[in-house]
Amino acid sequence: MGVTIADVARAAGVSKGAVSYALNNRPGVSEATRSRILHHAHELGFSPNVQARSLSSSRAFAVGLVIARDPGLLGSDPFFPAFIAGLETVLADEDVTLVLTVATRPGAEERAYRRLADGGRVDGFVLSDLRCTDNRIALLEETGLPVVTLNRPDGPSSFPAVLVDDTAGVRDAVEHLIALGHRRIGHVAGPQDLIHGRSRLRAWRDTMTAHGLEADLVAVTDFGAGSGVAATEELLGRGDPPTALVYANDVMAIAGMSAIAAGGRSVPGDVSVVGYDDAPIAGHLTPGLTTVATSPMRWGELTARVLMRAIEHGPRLPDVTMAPASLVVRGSTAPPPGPTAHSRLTAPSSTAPSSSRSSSSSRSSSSTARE
Amino acid sequence: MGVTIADVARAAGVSKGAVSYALNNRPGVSEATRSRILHHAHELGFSPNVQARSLSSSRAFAVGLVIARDPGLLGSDPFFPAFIAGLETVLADEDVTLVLTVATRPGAEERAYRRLADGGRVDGFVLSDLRCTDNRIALLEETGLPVVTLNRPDGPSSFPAVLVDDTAGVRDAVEHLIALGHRRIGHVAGPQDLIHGRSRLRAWRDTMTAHGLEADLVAVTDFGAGSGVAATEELLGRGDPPTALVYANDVMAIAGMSAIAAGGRSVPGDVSVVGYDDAPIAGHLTPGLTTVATSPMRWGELTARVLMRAIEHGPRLPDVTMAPASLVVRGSTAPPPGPTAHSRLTAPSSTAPSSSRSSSSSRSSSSTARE
DNA sequence: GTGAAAGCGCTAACAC
DNA sequence: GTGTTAGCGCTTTCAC
Repeated sequence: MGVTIADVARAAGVSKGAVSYALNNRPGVSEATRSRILHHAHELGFSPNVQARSLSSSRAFAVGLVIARDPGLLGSDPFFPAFIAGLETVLADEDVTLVLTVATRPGAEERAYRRLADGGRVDGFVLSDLRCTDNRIALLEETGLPVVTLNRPDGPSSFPAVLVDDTAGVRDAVEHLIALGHRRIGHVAGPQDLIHGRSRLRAWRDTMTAHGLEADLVAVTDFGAGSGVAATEELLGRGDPPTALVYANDVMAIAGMSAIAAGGRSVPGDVSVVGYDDAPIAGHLTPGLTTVATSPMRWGELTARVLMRAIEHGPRLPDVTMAPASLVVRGSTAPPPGPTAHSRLTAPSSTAPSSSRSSSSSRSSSSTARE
Repeated sequence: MGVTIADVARAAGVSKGAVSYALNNRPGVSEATRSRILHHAHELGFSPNVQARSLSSSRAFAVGLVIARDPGLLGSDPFFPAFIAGLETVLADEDVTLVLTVATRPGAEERAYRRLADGGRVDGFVLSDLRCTDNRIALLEETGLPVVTLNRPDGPSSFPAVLVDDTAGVRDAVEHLIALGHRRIGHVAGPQDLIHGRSRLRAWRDTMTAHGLEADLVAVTDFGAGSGVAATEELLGRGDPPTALVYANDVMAIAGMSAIAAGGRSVPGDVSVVGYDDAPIAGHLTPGLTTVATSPMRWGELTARVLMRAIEHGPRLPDVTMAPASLVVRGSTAPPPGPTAHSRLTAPSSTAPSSSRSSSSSRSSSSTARE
């Protein structure tokens, strides 16, 4: 606060308008005047007042992100911090600010969107955690503001989406297990009102079915550690229990591994485990957690880039597709125990005992594995 | 955007000024006029344009939070999401927005503070992750904006702080272990340039010393899972190894438990483990992780409340103290193995089993468990 | 108690 | 090309 455009204008001996043009690299001033103005601006330590710019240009120079999740679940999800960091790398360069709302109380989410939109506080939104038949789409379309969605909604949406195919990661995971010789592969699914909870379940089921395996070992959870444990116990307690479990996130997988061990079974000796997220801790457990790695930070970057483009050049943009989520094989997956063990011999040679790692790695040679 | 104060004024047959007074519950209009105005405002779906309010009142109706951390570490820290959710409950009521910046690139942090302050984008800051001799204090004092710090900086600061005594939690943890009979208690410390990394180390050392135990088993880390594992292995590999480890956060404790098990030792049979944070997953592992619970959400609430008060009534406010962090005893702590077992009898009586914990759960029958 | 009017700091349309 | 000027929507001082 303090030095205004008028001060700069006076110092440079020009009008306010000229200063505005100069500062925004816009035609309307000669090169000579421009650099003189810039010099004085710098000299005086001028920094534009966003409120004023906003008011006259009716831009907020801010974008909104509303997160509606239980704080406990949020706290164990490695996604958002990295995603936000990714957004930030782009936004900071554009001098755009991120307005974050964490909505916990009922109704707070919708209020948050309205408040930000109606008050003119943001120029656009990032829409994450898409839900099945998500009513926020209509809500946001009503505001007329540009929006970018994380993955494509299942209903109609006029907003561009930044897509990550999580299907591929889950499919690779299941096929990796099949290649190891597993036949009884369970899935600890996320909430089915979230499209990514649903798509991961579908990917698991489709892959199982495609390989002629029965997709009966599934338990639906809320993504929390507690229900991950409960689901693990429930699935392992069934008649013909799984020899491998694919979890919809790492938190449940980690809690699940612990529950499996507590039940007297070993990972991966008796039960193989695959997570989803590649949380920072995943590689530091023993055994390391085989999991599906997404790139939340790059997702954030790309999302911000698309959103900025939508804000500047109109909201109707094509979808952008990111590299698919990829399987990271670590120690928590191995051939199934005992009787089934021989099947590994018949498995395609490419399915080496894992322990690979590398950045992305490990295509699991899917299709071929059959006995 | 759309309906302005002028529209409301016209509808109600009054001047813009009157509408402004009415909307802000301020003297200057009669009750009758006020309610008529409010009625029309509501009718028209009026929602004030923040930019305009900001410009004329030179308030941003926003507060800033700048987080400078490696996204990987951030992603495994349950603190921020809950803390932010807590902030939000208060801010939303006041119609104040949270501007979040995650600074990853070098220099980005300072730039972020300056950008938000100089541009008039925020009315105040929350300062977290305080560092030893934190230069942000001076930086922010320069801006003249109100600030609330999370815990008291080690250097001079004119800002009010919201205090949580993490010392008490660590002390309780150590005394809980001592009461169980442990003598060789190690500490896997956080970064020593963070005041909370340092204060937890100090609390551990002071408690050890106070009980006449040697505080030699310490390893300093970066709070990451990887270095938690390394520190665990290093400490357990020493000549006279620890029978218990107190970790500066839960992520390291969880990774540490896994490393201990991988090394052929059992938790808590051979080594007891205590974490810090009470991450959502902590209670769902087997054994459950004994840990120190803070209340990040309430911390956020209180911080927001103090900050709002500072913004509205001047920045020089007294510190506010929260309930101290408290120990949550679960299954990961037990008496030390074999030969040392008798030692508990000689332990000072003052070190009661401390299975405190209020609301929830799981006093692990500590004191009684003996063979 | 009420209304008129002067800005807040900037942008952008318009004359020069 | 350059400078002047009228707002953006609201708050707030000042007459009435």
